[in-house]
Amino acid sequence: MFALVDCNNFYASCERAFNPNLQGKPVAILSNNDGCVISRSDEAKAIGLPMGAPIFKWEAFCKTNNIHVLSSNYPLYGDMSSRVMSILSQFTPDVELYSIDESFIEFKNFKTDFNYNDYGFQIRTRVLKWTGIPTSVGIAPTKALSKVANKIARKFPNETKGVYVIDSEEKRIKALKWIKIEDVWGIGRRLAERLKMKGCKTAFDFTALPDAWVKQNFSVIEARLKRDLEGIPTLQLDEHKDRKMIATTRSFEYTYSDIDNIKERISTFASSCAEKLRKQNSSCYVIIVTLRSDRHKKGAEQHRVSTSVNLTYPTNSSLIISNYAISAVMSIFKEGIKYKRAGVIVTGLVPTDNYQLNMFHEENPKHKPLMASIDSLNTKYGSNKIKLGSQDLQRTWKMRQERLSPRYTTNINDIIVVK
DNA sequence: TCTGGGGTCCTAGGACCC
DNA sequence: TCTGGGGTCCTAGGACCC
Repeated sequence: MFALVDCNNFYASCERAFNPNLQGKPVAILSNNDGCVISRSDEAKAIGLPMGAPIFKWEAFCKTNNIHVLSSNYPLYGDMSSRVMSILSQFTPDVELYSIDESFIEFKNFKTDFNYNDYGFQIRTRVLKWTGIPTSVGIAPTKALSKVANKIARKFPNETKGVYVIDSEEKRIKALKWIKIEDVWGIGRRLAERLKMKGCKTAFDFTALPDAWVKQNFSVIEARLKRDLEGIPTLQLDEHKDRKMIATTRSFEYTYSDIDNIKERISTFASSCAEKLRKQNSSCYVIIVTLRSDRHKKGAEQHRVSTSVNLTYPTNSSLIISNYAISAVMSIFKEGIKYKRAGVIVTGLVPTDNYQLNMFHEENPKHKPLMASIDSLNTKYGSNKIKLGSQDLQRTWKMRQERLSPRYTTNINDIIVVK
């Protein structure tokens, strides 16, 4: 059996865990730069604040409805996420961290008459008690079905108390007939549209389609999904997750038309990618740099480019990645464009301690100990204490974060005091 | 003024090999 | 009329997820 444990309204719930004033009240969390709404409490949803709403258009609405609007506080959410995940691993060793707020867990070799419903409640109760985060738990014989079960648990809190188990053929059929095709995990807008034209309205209709037809008209992904929904375990638990690609991309607070500011941003994004690489003990063979004008600015000349650099040896050195990224961005930069967004992506990742050596090229051996020193200094004294010369040393670039909550769990000065 | 950021997987088609 | 058969690798683009 598999379970999907999903944190309800995760970012909003994290804020509530440390600020009880927000309990029972409508709460909304904004994206980077205080751009648009990316998480809402149930109350905010009920009032009608939509997902993705640009806040500058909804400011008045939030004010009239007393919605508490907060900037996103990723250090807090990341930390809370790992707390939740470590609790889950107490229930079974087989945990797949699926996203910041969701995990699949597998119950291998559990007795056939095991009481999963009861176990689900234990999970839910412990997570809530130890972190303050409410969760929904869906349990079923396959991953795709556990997703469906999870939706049921979430949708009917009074009946399910947050836990739903699909453990019989009757329940499976009933669940599949209940869930709309567009709400099925793996069926997005495009596929839902095509399926509806075929008269497919629910997951049950989807499973009734012939295998061959599905494979031919869609792809193996949908064919696998279909089997999983039929109750035949096809999608496997994926516990080990080294990233295959790492990205740092940001919108700027203003637009920039000069290469100097953009070079600085690229250098910083490149260093951030390099840091993330070192954290997962990977090195990259490919660096991609992207640049983009403000897509919302009608009338302004638009420019959207990217270019990639292939390296002859893999690296995770900030110096090397930054240098290549800077010359790459200089080659695509166009004079006269107002740029609003840039990014660095590293891919072609290999384990740092195990890759094909090259007879003619290798990284300067001094970089490895240098990076290790930089990382340990930044860990000890706060990130960004040590930067590259090509980064901005005076002014620290800031996102707009006007409604940021304290770093309750990751900054010693922000720990709450109980009086 | 103001509209996020980070991922995965698959397919088709081109270019190449013998 | 009629022109083999079997591969690999790479890239761009599309679809999906949170």
